[in-house]
Amino acid sequence: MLQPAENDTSEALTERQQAVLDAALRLLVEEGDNLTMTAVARRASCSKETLYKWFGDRDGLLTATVQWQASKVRVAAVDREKLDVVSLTATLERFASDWLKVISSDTSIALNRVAVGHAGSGKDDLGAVVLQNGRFALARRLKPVLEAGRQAGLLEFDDAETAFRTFFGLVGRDVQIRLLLGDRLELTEATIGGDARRATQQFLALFGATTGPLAL
Amino acid sequence: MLQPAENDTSEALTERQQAVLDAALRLLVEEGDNLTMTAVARRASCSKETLYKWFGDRDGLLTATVQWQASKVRVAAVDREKLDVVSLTATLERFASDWLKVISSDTSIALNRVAVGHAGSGKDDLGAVVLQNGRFALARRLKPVLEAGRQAGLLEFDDAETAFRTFFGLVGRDVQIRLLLGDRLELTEATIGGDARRATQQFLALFGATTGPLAL
DNA sequence: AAAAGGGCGTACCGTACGTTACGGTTCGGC
DNA sequence: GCCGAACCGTAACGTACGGTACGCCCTTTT
Repeated sequence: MLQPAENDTSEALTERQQAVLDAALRLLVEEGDNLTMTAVARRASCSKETLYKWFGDRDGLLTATVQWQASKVRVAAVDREKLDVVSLTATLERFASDWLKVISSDTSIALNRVAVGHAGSGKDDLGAVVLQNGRFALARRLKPVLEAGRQAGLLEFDDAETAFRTFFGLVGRDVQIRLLLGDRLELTEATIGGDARRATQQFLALFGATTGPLAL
Repeated sequence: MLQPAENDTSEALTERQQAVLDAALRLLVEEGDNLTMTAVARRASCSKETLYKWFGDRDGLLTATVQWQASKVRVAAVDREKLDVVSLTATLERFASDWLKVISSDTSIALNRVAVGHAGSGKDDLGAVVLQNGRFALARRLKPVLEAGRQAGLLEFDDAETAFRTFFGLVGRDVQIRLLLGDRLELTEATIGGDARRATQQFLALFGATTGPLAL
């Protein structure tokens, strides 16, 4: 469940099918898990029969939808940088900021909501999918950066996983759970930027290699 | 939504009613949001009619259940301590450890799952209730400690809220979201203890007042 | 002891929704 | 121009479940 499969979910998805999934996705954001097959069909201007032929059943449609969204988010990996302390800082800030933007987006919230809801009754693997394309994808992309930072003598840690999880915590804090639970919590561009900077500085303060105390 | 109401939800709950809610709670843990009124009635050995008379409707039963659980968790506030660095550390570790135990418990996971699920379609306020008795209750109990630590010159921060949120992030990291999304993730007593210690040390490293670097 | 109320068990009703079936339409290939 | 495939729109089916009604028991009250 950890390292598997760059799931190339976009396997054989016709234009039309993608359009349908987009419609489903929009509806999912608006209606949450209450969306009905009829509603999706109407919104996508397709017949229910087609939905069932393509996606099997409701759960199939849902997982296809979340995988479709996941496939759209796949971000370019960070290119090998020169790796001084300033570029490392910039990279971390960028990660933090991007991540905050993602988890505070309407679609992410909606997707996580249904995934969490379904996670209890093991009918589908929505939870695993979201986890895979969320938290674990982030780790996969960030760890190389951390390792490189350590190689370059800029960072100090024993376990990249632990370091990553600390960074994750410093960035996300209570944001995601609050949003998922319906707390209004406006993250403006500015707030996100500030939080990203703060998290990065805190992370460097904890894991930076003997670089004199950075001003918080 | 922030400071309101020590919700004395236990207002007029007969023994029998509490027993019914306990049954509902157990069922909620097992079945998630799929629980049916019939199932609750059977499990509690009561009639559906009674359920409806007591709790109005399904949502009423659900909110009553989560409030009932919340009322059980209400922990004793920390007693004014002597406030040296070691007692502060101990207190923080205790908070961290307790919190990790809570969020990794079956009932907390189940409750958060339904609350998150319902948070989208604003029929009830499960999300608010959970938030209030989870994240916000923790803040209310921890902030005084932080403030006291600052008064005593042990901690340094501008905003208690910000400091708290950082602590929250350092303790929780990715644990809650992973559990909610169905990730197996066993938190043994030992792991929790270690995490609590690590989080506390990191927090002190970030907010401790000029106390020479604590060994991480 | 009769009456009344609280509560259990069960049967019942209405509806929403997942799933299927069907007739009509468009479109590419012959 | 004809055939079949794919697909749209909609009607129809089956079921699960929220909510209600009713009969019976048991306990308490007078």
